[in-house]
Amino acid sequence: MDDRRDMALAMDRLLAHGHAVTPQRRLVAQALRDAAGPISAQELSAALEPGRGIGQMTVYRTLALLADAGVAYQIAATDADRHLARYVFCSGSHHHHLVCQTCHAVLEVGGCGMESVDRDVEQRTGFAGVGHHLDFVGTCPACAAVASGEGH
Amino acid sequence: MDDRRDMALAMDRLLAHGHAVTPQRRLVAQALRDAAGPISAQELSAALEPGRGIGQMTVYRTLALLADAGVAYQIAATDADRHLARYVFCSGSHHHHLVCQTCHAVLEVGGCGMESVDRDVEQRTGFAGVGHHLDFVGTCPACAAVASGEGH
DNA sequence: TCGACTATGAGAATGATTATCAGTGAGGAG
DNA sequence: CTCCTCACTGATAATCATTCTCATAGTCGA
Repeated sequence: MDDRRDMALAMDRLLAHGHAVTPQRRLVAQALRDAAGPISAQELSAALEPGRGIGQMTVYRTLALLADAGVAYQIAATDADRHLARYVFCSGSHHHHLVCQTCHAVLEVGGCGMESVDRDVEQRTGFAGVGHHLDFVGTCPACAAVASGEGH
Repeated sequence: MDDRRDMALAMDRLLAHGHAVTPQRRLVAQALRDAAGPISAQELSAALEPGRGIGQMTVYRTLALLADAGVAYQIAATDADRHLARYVFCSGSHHHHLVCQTCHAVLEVGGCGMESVDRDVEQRTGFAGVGHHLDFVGTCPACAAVASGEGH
């Protein structure tokens, strides 16, 4: 497995963006990567309590830094919860996230072919530097099975 | 122009979703439709002050209702601003929004061809009822011109 | 028109996020 | 080796969008 590789790459990206690599930032990134699903800053802070008392201020700042460096991504489709920002760890190259509406599990989805769509939108609108912000939502097989089983 | 048509359709959708049509909801929907760009609940509330004193509670509730009925859409790409929900008016059928990073102007973009991508994601992941949440960001021609002109 | 049911809105409460600022540590210059 | 600089950290306090409460008022179906 490429556990080490993930973290090394993430830290490299931090450096590339002019941010220092500190033990706290490493721990936050690890906790984010090891999270089961999209996780909020406060949940991360709580998850880190046992090992080290990392201030929530640091968690918020680190998440913003990681997002800036492309290592973390803030999920948009948080319909269920209130106004709460949730993040997921992003390892490789361009991809998107498929979130289960019920259990909030997250799957990375690659090969969306949106690059050509970006170009097409540029052509049609005259906008420059068009990028996109895309999440998928759905029901994962496990939750779908439970739902159909409960159906009276 | 189909000003009347827009509003009538919007109110019909509210009714179809089991929500009553009230003067306040009509005014909120109109203000949302007439807004220059993505607008927050508080800005809407302020914009409505002169004519009628509509409580901000009503504005929040109405926006949620309109979003539920498909008449309003909550923009995801609010990178610039803080944790603030912004909405745009949605008239017709399925489309997406292209937001200028600089002036926040919004353009509706149709024909994204994402329906087939949804099906493809379902096939590949086993998830059911896959939908998507997509915004485009870029720089509009006017802002691009200003930026290049300012470049020293 | 009538009645049941839903919407409204002022005020207070909630709670996630951000600002402040003194203390800490790493790294370079002398 | 020592001093200096500068970014990072984190406890506390402040901010501010959003939600709750509940008495009043309005809407829709019959």
